Amino acid sequence: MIREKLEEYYSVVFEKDLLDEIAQAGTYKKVKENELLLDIGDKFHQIPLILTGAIKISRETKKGDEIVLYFLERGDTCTITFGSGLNSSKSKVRGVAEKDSELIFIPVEKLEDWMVKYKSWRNFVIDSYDIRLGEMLEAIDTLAFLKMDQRLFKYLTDKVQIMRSTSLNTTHQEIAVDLNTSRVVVSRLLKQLENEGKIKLYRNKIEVLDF
Amino acid sequence: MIREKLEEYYSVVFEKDLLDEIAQAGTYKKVKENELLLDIGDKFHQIPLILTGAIKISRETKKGDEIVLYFLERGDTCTITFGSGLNSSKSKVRGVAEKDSELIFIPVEKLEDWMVKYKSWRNFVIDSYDIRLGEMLEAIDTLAFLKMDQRLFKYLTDKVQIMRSTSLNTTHQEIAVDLNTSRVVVSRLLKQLENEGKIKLYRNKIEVLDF
DNA sequence: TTAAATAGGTAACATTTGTTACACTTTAAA
DNA sequence: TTTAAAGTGTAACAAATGTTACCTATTTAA
Repeated sequence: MIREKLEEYYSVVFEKDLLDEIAQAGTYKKVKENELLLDIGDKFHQIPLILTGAIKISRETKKGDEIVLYFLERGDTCTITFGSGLNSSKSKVRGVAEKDSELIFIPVEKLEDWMVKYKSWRNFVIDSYDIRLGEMLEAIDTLAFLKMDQRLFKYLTDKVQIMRSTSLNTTHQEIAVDLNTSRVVVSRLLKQLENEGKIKLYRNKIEVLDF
Repeated sequence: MIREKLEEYYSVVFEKDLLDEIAQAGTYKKVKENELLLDIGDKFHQIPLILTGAIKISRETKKGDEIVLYFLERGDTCTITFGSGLNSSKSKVRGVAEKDSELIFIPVEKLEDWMVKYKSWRNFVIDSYDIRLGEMLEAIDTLAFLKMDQRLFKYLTDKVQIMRSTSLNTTHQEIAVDLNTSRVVVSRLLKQLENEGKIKLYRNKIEVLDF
């Protein structure tokens, strides 16, 4: 069953032998919306490959301040640390299912083996890091250069892409947490976006019109 | 000569055979303070290993807004993209020598070879990515959670570490560019830090007292 | 079915950050 | 040596963001 799922989503990425090994060593798992996959400080013994769904990656300080970094989708891998040698292999980010998702978990011991054996795995690992770094840079740009109204609109349009729907079921409070601001500020700016004709507001729901 | 330098700085990190290969394939280079090593959008055919000195890594938008991400030191590698396969291998960041530095440049073709051949190289690459991601996360935390006065003080203390000196030769204008704010704001907050007894201000110079 | 909790709207105000303007001093260039 | 440029200090004001308070509507739980 894992083998079929892998065939469906990763046959372009990995060579046949590697697909077999992943199917053999990996564990298939379904997770529900809002399920916590990985918290900050957790040691992970397995790394996830995403088959379907979406994972929200966020960062939190000891004080409880929080901010969303980016979303992961099919073809992405969730971890940010493969933890070779020196590394403590503790997660520096949190991953929560943004919608119901399917994953395959791979034991970390395999990662190093496959690096030697499979060129496609080496590429996948390096590409994953590069993509992750790119997303972090985008997060940095957003924080450093955008005003809150632009950050808010970017958040909404990003979420439309990830959720594959222009209708987002979310509250102002949730958005405020994700952007590390206050509910009042979010409500204010959302109303402004609505007046500009970019979105339409409902209770527990936002329609994104212009994206 | 390269071999000796490598021996001095990297003998703990790399196995002997790999040191030989690096010495053989690499090019030694000295760069002066403020020299541009790598600009955004540049394709790079070589990646640098830092022997001595410090490199300032920053990000700039098309509009010219700029922000410093972190500093690199001995033992670090400067690149953020090894560019395997799909990747365009164009730099997403800028690297400028923060002081006179010594580097060894390695042709990118070797990176993949050594990934297969040397465990210490695999560890180095993965560790480099992890460290880079860690630094990006720190940059994100700084931007997301700190006020400008705290960001400014962090910038100063970070720079004290990197420069190995509590006396920084810099202008308010330079700092303003690095933090993507205005000179007036920097002057205001620096004066405030001086009044709190944390720093002492001179023309073209800042003494950091409390770090 | 009533009470409590959640979601959202908005005003008033505080704080932080950004902008403009101008003064003064020091350094570099003509 | 005079002039110009660069570096810094500071006031006054503008804009963006954060906070408190209170209102209404809707949903959930007792």
